[in-house]
Amino acid sequence: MNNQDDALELLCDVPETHGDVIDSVRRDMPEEDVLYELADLFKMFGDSTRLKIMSALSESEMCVCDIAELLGISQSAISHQLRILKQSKLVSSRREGKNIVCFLADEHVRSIIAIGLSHVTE
Amino acid sequence: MNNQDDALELLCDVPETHGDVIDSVRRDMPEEDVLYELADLFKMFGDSTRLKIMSALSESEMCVCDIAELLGISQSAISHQLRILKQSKLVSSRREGKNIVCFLADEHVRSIIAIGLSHVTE
DNA sequence: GGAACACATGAACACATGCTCATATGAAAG
DNA sequence: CTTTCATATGAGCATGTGTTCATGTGTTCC
Repeated sequence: MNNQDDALELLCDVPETHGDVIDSVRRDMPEEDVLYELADLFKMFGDSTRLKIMSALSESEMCVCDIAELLGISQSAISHQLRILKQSKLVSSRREGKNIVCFLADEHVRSIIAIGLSHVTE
Repeated sequence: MNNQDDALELLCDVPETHGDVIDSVRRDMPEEDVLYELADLFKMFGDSTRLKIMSALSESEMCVCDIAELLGISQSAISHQLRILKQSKLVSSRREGKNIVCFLADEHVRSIIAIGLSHVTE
């Protein structure tokens, strides 16, 4: 197919053409549906407002107005993002008197944030 | 501050008002700059094209045209996304004859994808 | 040097996304 | 039952983002 392949075959004893590599990777990769789901999951962590909310809820459950005050973001904006996080099953809430107390609905949230943090903070 | 707090204090021996919870969470949360960085990191994994590229490169280094063929996405689109991934230091590349061979530049990429996968696939 | 291939890049466009503002809902207190 | 506090929601808007199309750059091979 091209010289690189020939060189590789001789050099590394890897008798694969480009087509073979493609086929091999295709077999080993996750299903496309799974990757779309996965992208949607990471999308939740890719917005700073949502990430801040989840990061805060990692420390303690909190009602909506406290989240808004803590983060210095309007109540409406928080509410909109909480709606999305609930739809994704990452956050849940319960009513407690006048307040809606929010909390993480999934233990994975903490570990995903943690592994990301370990990367960012070197 | 309100009745819930009083109930909590009596019930759980947690003498915290809403304000105290906010202060406590604020102390324990990561710095805001870090959270913005972290959101930017997750943003890279939040687009299906970029995620597919990284997932493919998790299996094997590949040249641009093979990535495009594997994923069934135009060479131009792949190239644009690769540019972004390189800027974020998640992917690197070297020239090899006519081809540009791309590979993961960061071991964290695999672990981030893996932990996300473990969540998506239950 | 020129043709052919591999990749990069810029402009344009369509679409998604997150916020604000105004308003609705819903529980609780008087 | 009306007011008040806490939260939700819809419309509108501004901005961001990803793709395509056309073209530029760089490398190999003749």
